[in-house]
Amino acid sequence: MRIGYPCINRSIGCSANRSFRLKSYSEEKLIETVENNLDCLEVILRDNVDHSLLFFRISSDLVPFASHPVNTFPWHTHFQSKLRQIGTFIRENDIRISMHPDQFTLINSPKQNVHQRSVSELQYHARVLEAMDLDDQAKIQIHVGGIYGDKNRSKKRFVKRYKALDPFIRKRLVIENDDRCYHVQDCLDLHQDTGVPLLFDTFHHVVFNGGNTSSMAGIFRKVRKTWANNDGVPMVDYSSQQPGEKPGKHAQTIDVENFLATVEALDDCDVDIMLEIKDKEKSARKAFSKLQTFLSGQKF
DNA sequence: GCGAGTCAAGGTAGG
DNA sequence: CCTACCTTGACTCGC
Repeated sequence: MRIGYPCINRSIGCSANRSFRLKSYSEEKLIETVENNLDCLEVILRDNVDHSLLFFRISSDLVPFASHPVNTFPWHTHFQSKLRQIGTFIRENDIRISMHPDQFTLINSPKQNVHQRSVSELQYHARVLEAMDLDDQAKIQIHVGGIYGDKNRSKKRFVKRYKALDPFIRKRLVIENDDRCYHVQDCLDLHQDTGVPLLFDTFHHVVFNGGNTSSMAGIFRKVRKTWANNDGVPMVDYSSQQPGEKPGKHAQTIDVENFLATVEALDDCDVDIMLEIKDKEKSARKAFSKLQTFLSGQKF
């Protein structure tokens, strides 16, 4: 089981998701920013390895405006050797990688231009992982999309759009249950029709489950089967409720008891867990250490 | 140097 | 048809 956190490390003062305003776009600025982001990505990954954190989500800002028409720079060839070097480090240390395009990536949108831009965005993400020479276990996670007034039609449109994707994208794509539109059962339905693996978000599931009252263990037994051998062990996103805030608000720092209870509920299945907790690597390090104690205690 | 406003992109809910 | 809200960090500008 690997433990990880998304995109940002708050303690080493190096950021792999620097960007800039579209208005101030220039090729020089792009090159300088990507150089910084790649250097920092490597620094962060080394720091993670030093702390036994072997799961990491690479920021979508790695290459700013990568799928925007303003950016015609051939970044994946220009930075080829650096990208490959980072990929080698990732493979040598057995690090699991994910990426998560943001809310604007909606392959089931009825609007042709939204759909088209989403595919370009997915292509960018797939290219990054490909340039690092990572295998199919490096995943790109998205939500199913909008409902557009008719959930069944929108699910059907997802299936159709998924099947039309380039295999180069499809082999890495996984869908994540969200906290307001598409719950785990919806995602399992879509898996039936497409074979797409389901990335289980435990916190989204607590917030929005469509009235599904089965235990987390029962649900996860179904979820894990959506991951084929070449997909690697299932990825799971974990968070907990920030006390005193609106339901669905991610915690500022880890709730260790809740974390261990969730791990237990996943029913001993080997998974890679990403902590979507605000203080990032701080909680991830704590999770790793508590988990070591917890697991060694369980064996006796 | 600091605080406030703003940022490529979409969607849902409520009126 | 319209507006408010979702949600996040950091860029950018005005003071």
